Amino acid sequence: MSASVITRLERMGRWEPDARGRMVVAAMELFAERGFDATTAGEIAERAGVTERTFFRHFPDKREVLFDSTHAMDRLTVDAIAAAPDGLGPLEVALVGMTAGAGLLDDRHDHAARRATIIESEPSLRERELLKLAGLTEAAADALRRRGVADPAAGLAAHTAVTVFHLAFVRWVADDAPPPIGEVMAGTAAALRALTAAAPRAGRHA
Amino acid sequence: MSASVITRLERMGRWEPDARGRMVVAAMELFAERGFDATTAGEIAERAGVTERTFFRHFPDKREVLFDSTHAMDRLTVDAIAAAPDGLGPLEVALVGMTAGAGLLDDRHDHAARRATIIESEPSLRERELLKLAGLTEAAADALRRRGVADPAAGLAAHTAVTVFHLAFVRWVADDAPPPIGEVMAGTAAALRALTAAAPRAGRHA
DNA sequence: ACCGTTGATGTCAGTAGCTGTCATCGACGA
DNA sequence: TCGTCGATGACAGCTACTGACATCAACGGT
Repeated sequence: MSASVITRLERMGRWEPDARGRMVVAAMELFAERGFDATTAGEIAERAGVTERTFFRHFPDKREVLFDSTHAMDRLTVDAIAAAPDGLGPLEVALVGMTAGAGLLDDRHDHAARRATIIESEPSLRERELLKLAGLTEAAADALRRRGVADPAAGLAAHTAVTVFHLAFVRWVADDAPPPIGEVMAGTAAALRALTAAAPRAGRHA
Repeated sequence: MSASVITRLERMGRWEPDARGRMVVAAMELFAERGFDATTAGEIAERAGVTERTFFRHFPDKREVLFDSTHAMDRLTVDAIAAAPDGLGPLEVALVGMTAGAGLLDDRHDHAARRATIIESEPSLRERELLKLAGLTEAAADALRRRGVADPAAGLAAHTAVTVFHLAFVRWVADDAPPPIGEVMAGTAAALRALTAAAPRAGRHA
């Protein structure tokens, strides 16, 4: 049942390599075929050629198998915030960082779209996605603080940048022939500036 | 084991009334005493004088017992957005609505603080809280659209207002003698405006 | 050539979250 | 008086997840 083209040559240990990657692929397939709830952890493991116990050694829960790649974006975003040029405001820095992180997606629009479809189908998966975005927000805020940005500006800028990413992502992922996600984010950010600039009518109180 | 002051007079059915409320109270107590993970649904039910099955008839899962009151805030926020005066910008309307909804908390700072402590202690509870905030965001965005606000402004304004509430709430709930949460939100909103207004240096592109 | 350690996995038993199904029985309306 | 309804209890069952222990290729030192 399992295609093992690599059986002798690439083998280093007792088992086929990249069990983790196989589980990620198997999970995406099964979730797409039957839905998240109708797929058991044991079935994912079976298709990947391992046992259920091994699945839970690699992923703390069944949902997490869909979020294995989020760490890369977190890291890239934080690094880009640290490396951003001086002279930018906190929000600009946060947006530069998030745009860099989001750039990872440009190569994988198809995969992102399939993944997004699965996530939207199940509230518990949306929940996990929101937790990941919150983690990203906290990481970005910390990176800003390390640049000397004080609170509440750091938290506010991080939240805003992640919101811009989130809303831009939704539009980008639904587009069949999308521009670079950075462009969508730039447009979203511009709309945000227009929003906050509007209507501070008259005095600044009440 | 169960205090039943009301045994004859208020009884309408076969059982003590307000099983739901008793379960909410029992859950908060047990979570505070032993922690969320160390408390089973059966134990909550037992302290409330019902069976585990009844617990899951009232709450779709164990976490939800802590979020039974969020619906009231959603509703108040949406209503306030609908009732906001004309002539305000989308963000102002969203903030007015969120401020009204958040006002529910002013009476219950103590309870909110205890609840927040529990929620912070468990990632799965933070996760659920984020989902509730996302639901609130969507409800607010819909209310704005019903007022004629177009996208992406509606989504952006709703997200921003909820973010302001969220960050203000964290500060408010940690304060021992807090001002009305609306004041904290106003300060947070002002900081946000300062952030987005800053540094659109020179031209408006790249 | 031998051997102890290490790391990823398999095996198995157990807990707890959650669900479907059917029985019970007070309230309520005809 | 009776039939329906609504909230609950009782019970069986599945799946997510965990702890404990065994296995065995690779690897490094002797």
